[in-house]
Amino acid sequence: MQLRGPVEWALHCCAVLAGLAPDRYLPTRDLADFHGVPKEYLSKALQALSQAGIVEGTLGPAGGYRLTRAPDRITFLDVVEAVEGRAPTFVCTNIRRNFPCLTATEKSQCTEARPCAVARVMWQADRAWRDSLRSVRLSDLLKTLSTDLSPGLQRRAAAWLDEHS
Amino acid sequence: MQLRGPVEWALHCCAVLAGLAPDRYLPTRDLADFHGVPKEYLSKALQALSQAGIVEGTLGPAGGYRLTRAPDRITFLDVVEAVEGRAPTFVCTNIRRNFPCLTATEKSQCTEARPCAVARVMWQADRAWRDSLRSVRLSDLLKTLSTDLSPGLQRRAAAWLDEHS
DNA sequence: TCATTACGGATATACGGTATCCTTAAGGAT
DNA sequence: ATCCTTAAGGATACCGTATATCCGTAATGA
Ligand code: SF4
Ligand code: SF4
Repeated sequence: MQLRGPVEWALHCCAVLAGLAPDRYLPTRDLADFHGVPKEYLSKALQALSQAGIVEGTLGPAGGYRLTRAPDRITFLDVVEAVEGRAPTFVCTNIRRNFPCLTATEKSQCTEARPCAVARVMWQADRAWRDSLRSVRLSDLLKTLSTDLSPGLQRRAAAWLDEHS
Repeated sequence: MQLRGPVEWALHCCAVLAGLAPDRYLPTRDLADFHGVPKEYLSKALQALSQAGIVEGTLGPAGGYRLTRAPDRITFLDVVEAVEGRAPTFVCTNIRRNFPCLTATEKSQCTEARPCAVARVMWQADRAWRDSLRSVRLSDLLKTLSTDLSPGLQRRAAAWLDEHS
C-alpha cells in the first residue's frame, strides 16, 4: 500500500500554482523543470487534476494551467483523490462466500450492500484517513510554507517562476 | 494505493483462531480450505503473522497455528502491519532538492530529519489511519461477528473446524 | 521410523506502475 | 491567414512488484 510519485508532484504543483498571481497560467514544462520531473509523465497528473476540476488548462502560447478556485477551497483530499482515484484502500474480495458451511440463502446474502465486520472496520480507518486529508486546505499549506521557507528562498522561487513565463 | 488479498486473509484467519478453544492449533491447510484461498500463498501471510509474534506455529502432526495472546490484546493494526509492513503510505522522494533556485546550504538541509510541509500533512493522515485501526481489537470483531452471524451458521462453522482437526 | 507440519528460499507468471512518444485540436502571436 | 505553442489524450514499451507455486529442510508427535 503506497502512494506514488505523481501524487507528490500534484501536491507540489498545486502549491506553486496557488502562490502564483491570479489569472496567470503556468505551462507543464515550467512545472516539470521547477520540480525536476519528466514533463510528459507529469502531464498525466495535471490532466487528472484538470478532469477533477481543480485546475484548468488553456491552449496556445502563454497557455498552461491555473487553479479553478481559491486555495482555501481546495483540500489535500481533492488533489489526492484526483490523481490516485477514489477507490477505497481496502478491497473486499468477499471471502465469506467461500465458507464451506454456508447455505444457499446465506451465500446469496453476501452482497456488497451487506459488508461484513472486517470490511466495516477497514473502511472506517479509510474514512479517518480521508477526513484527515480533507481537513487541510491548500491555503494552510501556503501559510506553513511561508514560515518554513526562508524569505530569500521565497523571493528566488518567485523570481524563477516570473522569468519563465 | 490498495491493500491486497493477504491482509484480508490474515484478518479472517485471526478471527477464526480467536474463536478456537485455547491451546488448539489449526494447520494452514484447514485455514486455506475454510476460506477458499491458495494454501501455499496463505502460508506466507501466516508466516508474517508468526514473525510479528501475533501467532505461533508448532510442527508435526496436530500442529498448526494459534494466537500468542488473548484477542483483546491484538489490534487490527497489529495484523495489518505484520502483513503489509510498517512503511508509511506516503513516500517522500525529496522533490525539494530539485528546485532550481536552491543554494548549496539549502540543498543540504533537505534531509529526512526536516520533512517539508507536504510530507507532514500526508504523514498526519497516515497516523489517523493507523490510530483508527489500533482502536479496534480482535475481541471487538468477535463480538460483532456473534451478533451479525446467525446462531446456526456459528454452530456449523464451529462444527466444521472441529471435524477438521 | 514415518507421516505431518511450519518455515523459508527459489522461481515462474501476471499485472500495474513508470515513462516516453505521437497525433490532434485549439488558442495566441505575427 | 499562417505559424508556433500548448493541452489533451491515445498508444506503447519497459520495468518492478505483487501474485502464486514449488521444493527442500527441520522439527514434532504418532
Ligand atoms: S472483509 Fe468481510 S465482506 Fe470482505 S470478504 Fe472478508 S468477510 Fe467478506
Ligand atoms: S513532500 Fe516535502 S519533503 Fe517530500 S519531497 Fe515533497 S517537498 Fe520534499
